Amino acid sequence: MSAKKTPQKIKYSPPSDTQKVVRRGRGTGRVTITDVARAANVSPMTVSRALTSPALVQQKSRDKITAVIQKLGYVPNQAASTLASAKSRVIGVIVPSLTNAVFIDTLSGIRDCLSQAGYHFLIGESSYSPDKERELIATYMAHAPDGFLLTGIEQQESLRMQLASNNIPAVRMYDLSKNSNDLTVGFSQVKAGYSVARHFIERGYKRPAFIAAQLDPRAMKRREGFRKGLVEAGLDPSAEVLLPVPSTIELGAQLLAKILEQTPDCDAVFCCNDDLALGVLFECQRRGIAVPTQMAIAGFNDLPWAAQSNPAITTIVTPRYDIGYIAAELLLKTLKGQPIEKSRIDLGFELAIRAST
Amino acid sequence: MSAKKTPQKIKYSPPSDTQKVVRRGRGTGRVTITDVARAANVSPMTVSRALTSPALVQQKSRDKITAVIQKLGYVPNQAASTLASAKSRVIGVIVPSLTNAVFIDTLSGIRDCLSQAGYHFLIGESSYSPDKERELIATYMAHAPDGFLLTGIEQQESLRMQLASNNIPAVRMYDLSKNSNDLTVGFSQVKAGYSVARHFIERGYKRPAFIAAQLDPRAMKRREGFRKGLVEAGLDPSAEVLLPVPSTIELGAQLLAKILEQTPDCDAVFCCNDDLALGVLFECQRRGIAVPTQMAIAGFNDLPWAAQSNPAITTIVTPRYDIGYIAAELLLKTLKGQPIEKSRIDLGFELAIRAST
DNA sequence: CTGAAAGCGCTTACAG
DNA sequence: CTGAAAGCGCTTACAG
Repeated sequence: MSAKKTPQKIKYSPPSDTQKVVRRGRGTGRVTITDVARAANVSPMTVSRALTSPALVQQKSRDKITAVIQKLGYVPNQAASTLASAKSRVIGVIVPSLTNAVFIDTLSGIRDCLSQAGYHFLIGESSYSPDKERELIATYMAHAPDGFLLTGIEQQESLRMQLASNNIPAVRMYDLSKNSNDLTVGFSQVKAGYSVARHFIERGYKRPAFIAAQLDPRAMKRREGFRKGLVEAGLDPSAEVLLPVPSTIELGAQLLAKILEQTPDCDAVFCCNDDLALGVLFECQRRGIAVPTQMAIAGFNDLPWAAQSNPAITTIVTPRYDIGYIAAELLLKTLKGQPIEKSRIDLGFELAIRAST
Repeated sequence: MSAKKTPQKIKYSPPSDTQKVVRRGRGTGRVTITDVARAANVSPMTVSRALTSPALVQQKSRDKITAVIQKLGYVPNQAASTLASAKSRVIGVIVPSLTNAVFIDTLSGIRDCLSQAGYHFLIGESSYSPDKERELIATYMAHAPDGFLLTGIEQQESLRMQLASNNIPAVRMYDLSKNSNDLTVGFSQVKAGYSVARHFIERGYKRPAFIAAQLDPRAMKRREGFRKGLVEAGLDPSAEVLLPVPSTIELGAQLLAKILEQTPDCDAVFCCNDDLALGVLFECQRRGIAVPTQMAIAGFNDLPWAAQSNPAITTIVTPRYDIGYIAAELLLKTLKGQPIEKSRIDLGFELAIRAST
């Protein structure tokens, strides 16, 4: 035993006026499980049990321990717990963007599910870059996460292997995988795009266009479904503008301009998200293009302004919050070793038909 | 030395086809600093130094260690590091809302500053509740954060004491404190409100109103400044609707309706944020109220739609990203024990005058 | 520039 | 239901 040990304990039998915790020697100077044990006249193990599996501890000891914890203001040291148990209670979460309201809702779902189960999370923004995603995952590995929640199903094989070989489960969100080894929670992006095409066709639009920014895999799947719908109905799917830059309202306005140059007889636009759709609407207003009579507009996600603008914007309602919540739930089940009934959870989507089409 | 130690090492001299790391006994089964040390023929201490203070390690050893780390895929165990050094490299960040784009920008600034310095952060959403904020801080304490970044300066004295007695520095964002012991990075909310009033007055509006949701302390300070400006100019500041509910575009539309009932001769509205302002604009469009001739609209924050709507919305441009970045910088300085020149950093704001006024 | 020893504050794995 | 011993994987504080 080191000589430093003794003075460090002074603070737990203070001359009554010594409130302030003083750091000395190693450690944080915080109250430890040993301090609690001593004050409660039990062993540290019993305190540990009282905290993690109270059922194993006698009622009397438990009460005493609870009181002492309260009195001393004991807060368990997560680092020590993680080190000893090899369980971090941390989940790594990677989303493509934090400035996109879509993923914020998903994070809310994740948080609501995980925090009630005592988990914390490290949130990373990949900026839609697979390399950035891999980097983030590598960094998070240092925190020994118990699991990951990732966006999309396009992660490279090497990443997949890395997670598998470290025994770290991952749930992928916003898409559905055909591989039954993957845990995925989302909806069919292809079908969503297809349903917008069907809607345009039923409404009688003759020359629908597609505009997209970012061009992440999910946007490209929406395009695929949209084109399929148009082709099936004998329409020309060639009207489109795709730009690999971040999506904004302002860009929506610019993309409408490009479409009109490229396809002057365009009478409907499917925007890969609601930011673009609002920008298109604003630009139509500036140009005096009547919506929907001269130009129909459909968006994606049902962000707050879609239902409020004039005219309100037709859009695909996506289960953003639920995707997060249910993906987190699925991950927790996996972590607890509970059986998984379905590795692929399709939450579907809805088409909200509004005045813009 | 335990008997379990030996088999656990098998994986580092595998029969060449054994790629997969197997968990056995305690620990995570991951590569440790000791494994690296052994493979590099140095002590664990030297590996540790090579990682944290490379200057103290001979070039030759450093190169060897770097190569081995690469080869074995070593990732330091944060929990062990935190436990041993009593430094977590974690910063607790509390913002009122994650669904508000304002704070997302601030988080980007924080992330850009902290991640380059090797810090991570725990992000909490207080939902504008002081109690929730205190709870979050208590939870985060278990992770032994090196510091906190908080929103607003209204934290209670007990919280202030708790942080102080644990020697955990905090920087407060989005407002400025008169107390020079507080570290604050923001701007004067009162002055921002005042400048909107001045703008309305200069434009000749006679009956400006104020609408607000959430009613957090910063919104109330904007109101205070706005009223001051009106009163100084001899105008009646009584036209206002304040609702303690979350701010949305839809609510903006409803609040305009209330103001028009309450104050039919109202000719200008200052909205405590741009969500409300967009809702007001949409509602004016629906009611056929011409903006700005019949009704002027001013918002707050300059969110993406403010410059894009028709007409574009006059608003206060706030340094959201910089607030995060500079607050994080200030916190890092404090953590490193560097001298602080200014404990109160006023980043100011701008009034962007657009067509809505 | 390098290393052996001890310790950080928990939990695992026993043993009673 | 409870506890003593050992260990998790790092870093501190020395000593050379």
